[in-house]
Amino acid sequence: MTASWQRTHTAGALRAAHVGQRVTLNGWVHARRDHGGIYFVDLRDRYGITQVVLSEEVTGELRLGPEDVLSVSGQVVARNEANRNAERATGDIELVAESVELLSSSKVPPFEIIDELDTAIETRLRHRYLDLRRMPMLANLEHRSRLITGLRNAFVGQGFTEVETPILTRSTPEGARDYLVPSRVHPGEFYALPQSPQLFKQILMVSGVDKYFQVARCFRDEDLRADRQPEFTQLDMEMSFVEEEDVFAAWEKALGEVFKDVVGVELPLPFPRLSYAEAMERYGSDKPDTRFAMELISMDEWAAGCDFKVFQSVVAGGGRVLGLLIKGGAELSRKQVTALEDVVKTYGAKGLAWWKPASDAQGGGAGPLARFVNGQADHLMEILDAEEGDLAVFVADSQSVARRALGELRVHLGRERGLAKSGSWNFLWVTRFPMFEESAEGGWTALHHPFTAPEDWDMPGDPGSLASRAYDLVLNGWELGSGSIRIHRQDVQARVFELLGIGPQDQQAKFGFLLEALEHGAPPHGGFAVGLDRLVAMTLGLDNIRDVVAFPKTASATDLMCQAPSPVPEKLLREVHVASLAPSADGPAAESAAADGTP
RNA sequence: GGGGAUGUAGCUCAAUUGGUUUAGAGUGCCGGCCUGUCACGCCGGAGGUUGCGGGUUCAAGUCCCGUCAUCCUCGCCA
Repeated sequence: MTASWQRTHTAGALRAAHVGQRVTLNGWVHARRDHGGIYFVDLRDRYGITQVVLSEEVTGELRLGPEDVLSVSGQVVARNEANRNAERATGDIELVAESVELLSSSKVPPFEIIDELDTAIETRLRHRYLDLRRMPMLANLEHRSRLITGLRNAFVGQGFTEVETPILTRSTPEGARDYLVPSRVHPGEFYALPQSPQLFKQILMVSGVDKYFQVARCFRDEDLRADRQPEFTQLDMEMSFVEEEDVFAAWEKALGEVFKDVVGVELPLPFPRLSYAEAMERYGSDKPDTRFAMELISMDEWAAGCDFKVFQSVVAGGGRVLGLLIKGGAELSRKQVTALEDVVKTYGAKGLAWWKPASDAQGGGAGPLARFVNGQADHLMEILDAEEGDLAVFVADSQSVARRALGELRVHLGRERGLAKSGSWNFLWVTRFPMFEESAEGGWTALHHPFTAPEDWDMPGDPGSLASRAYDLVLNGWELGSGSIRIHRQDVQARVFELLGIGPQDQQAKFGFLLEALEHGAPPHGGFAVGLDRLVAMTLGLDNIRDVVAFPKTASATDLMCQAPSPVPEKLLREVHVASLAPSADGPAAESAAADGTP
């Protein structure tokens, strides 16, 4: 049986065609307009807003407040020409109420449930249920659902099988800090929440699943950013008997379909490929925003022989002098240039040299570098492809600092000067990442992870110059995902562990289960994972993934709505054999008291 | 762990150089009036630990120190 209050239509459904029908709508009181003898209520639900007309006979003693939940029954009536609301989809009609039932009353909300809200994020998060009730937020959630469904269908359509992997798993070394879960049954032992399903999906390949995917929640106990939450969602996949191009093709097909169906954009396929080495040299970044040019310019050759001692010595010392040409940048004030210098200093550069170019005939330009130009202005302008009215900026430092600093400055300028075309979707595969990077302790660490295949199975020469078969997918300067072809050969895996300084015992202790699996007939395999929060945010034009996560955490990893994390009763800690080292609510004395063994 | 920004009414903000009253405005809320509004209008009203704790001063929303929270960010994030 249908309850008397149950809706026949949603608040966004009624049109002129419904005129004359008796309907029931359910929803929230969005706005009230009391005109004495006539009373208007805008009734809102996820689908839209419908104007309800109430008379005193219908409302009686009922006083309606904002966000009260109503069921309204009555007749759909056409509005006359003067009373139509062209702004609203339901604006041609209104519901003349014959009965109203208050299903639930609401306290006055701490902020209005409107589309354009400028309330502090803190307040929105504290009352997230109200924030999410706003149309744009509901639309974000819906978009997210449609996009994930689209990807699911796309991978299923390509013969992939969705498999769930454990949330309670074991801690693995390297990578991000793990979230730990103490074991009640095994005193002193802990589960870890997965940073990704990496090892499980490789084992699924050994199992013969052949094509796996999963919408996987991942957990990393690291500090947050606008594009980083401690728990996030990946579309994770892995394939057997494949090489890079097979993985790329699977994703290009899936993303092509989803962008067409959900975003309404026809992506040009295939996506361009760019090697890591080229990305770093041209853009100073492994996730270049290729919506605009302004590439880094190598000044090494000129700098080595120039009169500016700082440049000379950096090049002589094995560093780089890199430049960036800001078209029309000569208009920038000294203050604005200083602001650019602050940007590069953030990333470790010591300073930003600059030059406003002019030909030798015109006096050789201006700026602190001008006095070192000495009749080479024409030559420099050629290297820089500069003309009068431009601004050239330079960083001289180690290659990594110079690249990073100017790479970030490039992105900064791209944003500030509006160089990136909005509405363009520059997907890019960045390939051939280095196999290893030098660790702080002087050894090697895996740049991707230790199961990434080297480009050459024999791994000749210097570990630092080895290329791997790891790749990233970049969209408009955001790293959307990464993956690799994995090592399926035991001898190669052993060699990689050796280079990483992980001895046989450690290998067994930490990854024994994977290594054993790899010894039982592992197919060549590789895979990829895309950060869905970022993808959803980007396709909505948002620069913070908070707005596409229903219940996000703050920068200090707290949930302002449910107040997580929280202390737990001593009893619960005892059950899982855990004692806290944190100063207790009783004050810091408690810690030393506990250490003393006194109660 | 470091840097920067912010914190005043439910919400968004103002309050000059430390000194004009009872810390204001808009909006929301409450009450009254109004039969065609849809950002309704008009009249009236309630609403404040200036994040918190110290300090300087005759006097602190304003200056100093500490602390907390939120945002951005460096480090971190295989």
